[in-house]
Amino acid sequence: MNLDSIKHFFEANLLNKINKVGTTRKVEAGDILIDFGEQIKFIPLILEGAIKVVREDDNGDELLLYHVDFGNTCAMTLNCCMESTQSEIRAICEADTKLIMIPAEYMDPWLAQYKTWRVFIFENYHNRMAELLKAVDSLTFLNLDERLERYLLGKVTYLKKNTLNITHLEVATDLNSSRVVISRLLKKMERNGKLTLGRNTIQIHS
Amino acid sequence: MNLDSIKHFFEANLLNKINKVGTTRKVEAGDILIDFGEQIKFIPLILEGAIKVVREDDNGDELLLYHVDFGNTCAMTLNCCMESTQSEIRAICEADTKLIMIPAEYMDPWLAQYKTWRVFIFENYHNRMAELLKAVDSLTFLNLDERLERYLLGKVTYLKKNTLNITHLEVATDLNSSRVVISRLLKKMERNGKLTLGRNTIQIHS
DNA sequence: GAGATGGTGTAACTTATGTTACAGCTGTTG
DNA sequence: CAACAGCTGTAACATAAGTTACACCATCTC
Repeated sequence: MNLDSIKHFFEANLLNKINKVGTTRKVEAGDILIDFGEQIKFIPLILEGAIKVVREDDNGDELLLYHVDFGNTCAMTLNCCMESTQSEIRAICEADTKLIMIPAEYMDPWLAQYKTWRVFIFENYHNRMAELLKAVDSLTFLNLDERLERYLLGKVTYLKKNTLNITHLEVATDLNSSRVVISRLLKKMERNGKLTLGRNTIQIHS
Repeated sequence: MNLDSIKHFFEANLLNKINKVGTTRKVEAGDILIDFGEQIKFIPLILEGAIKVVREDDNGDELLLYHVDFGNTCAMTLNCCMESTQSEIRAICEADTKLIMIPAEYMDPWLAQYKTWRVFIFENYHNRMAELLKAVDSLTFLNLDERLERYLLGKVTYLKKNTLNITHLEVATDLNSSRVVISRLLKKMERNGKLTLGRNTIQIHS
């Protein structure tokens, strides 16, 4: 197992243990990594790729909460590991992704033993919390056109390309809006020179 | 210092230490316990009373995020303790409140030493995260009338009284709406027999 | 008691967003 | 090629929420 990409996060001892007890897993773009109500028995640590985390209500309406990428884990799952509760979110891969799965039972003892593990876990909690706060802020203080703009810019930086292969319907779903509304706003942004629309593509001018 | 109310949370050893290094503090209703941008040097543990946590944007618009009560701490501040970052939220007392303030430097060593501390900290993270998720859900999937109803019911359970001493403007601020809109919706709820309105009071029929 | 302050009720209007409906286009499948 | 499914554009309309304006009270202060 090649842990080079994360080796500066953890002390040598811990890295060895991760290597021993962890298993790698590859997940393809579009696959669901974790779904609502699932019991989580592994801490997923992302080595490569990108994952989006979404929330859903009883009617099946969705909202994108945030993205998780390299060197991070999903703090939502951490809770589940400590307290054996069920997942409140769905995690979907947006690019081919490589993960290490660490069995949940190591979570607690490593907290006692390894300072770097504590730092890692708390940094992740902090990051996830900050992302959730950002989501709340957007929903509360921004209009849909601004949320759309942030959403697109977010995708650009996190997928590292200016041309997004995505349909208006997918955007609408992520923002919990409707396709017609999104098409309308995108068209306006195109007229303002912010982007170029094509079938299944949105090219952001940055 | 009387720690009876929290003594079943922690092992005896830890309780002693908390007693030794912690200082009690009383805060009155209406006081601001923590404000935006403040550096937090203490973990506040609530013994008695009730605190609300709000978020603000650049224009000074507010939104109530959640309430914290007995036996809990504010996970937002925990991040700050571990990483010495600044507060992203404002915490306001809603009733006279008694707290123990634990100096931030104990946060990490106690994680290594005490299982009950780890459980406490993670349960708090989990609760705060769940509250934030609930806030996101409300903002995304509910209309203002439903949010208002939940808000009022929340106040009732958490202040433990059916008659709320609150103005429409305060409600509007907490929900990041406008007074006129809230008055309108409250009137509708009164006509539907859900509550009785008075000057500075809202009596919920439960 | 006059005036000031803050809380509530309500009407009229604006705006953002959602909904419905339909047309045209592209690529796929039989 | 015909039929179909999925994507995009646009118009017309509906609704939730915000805004402005004003009247009426209650309470407090001078």
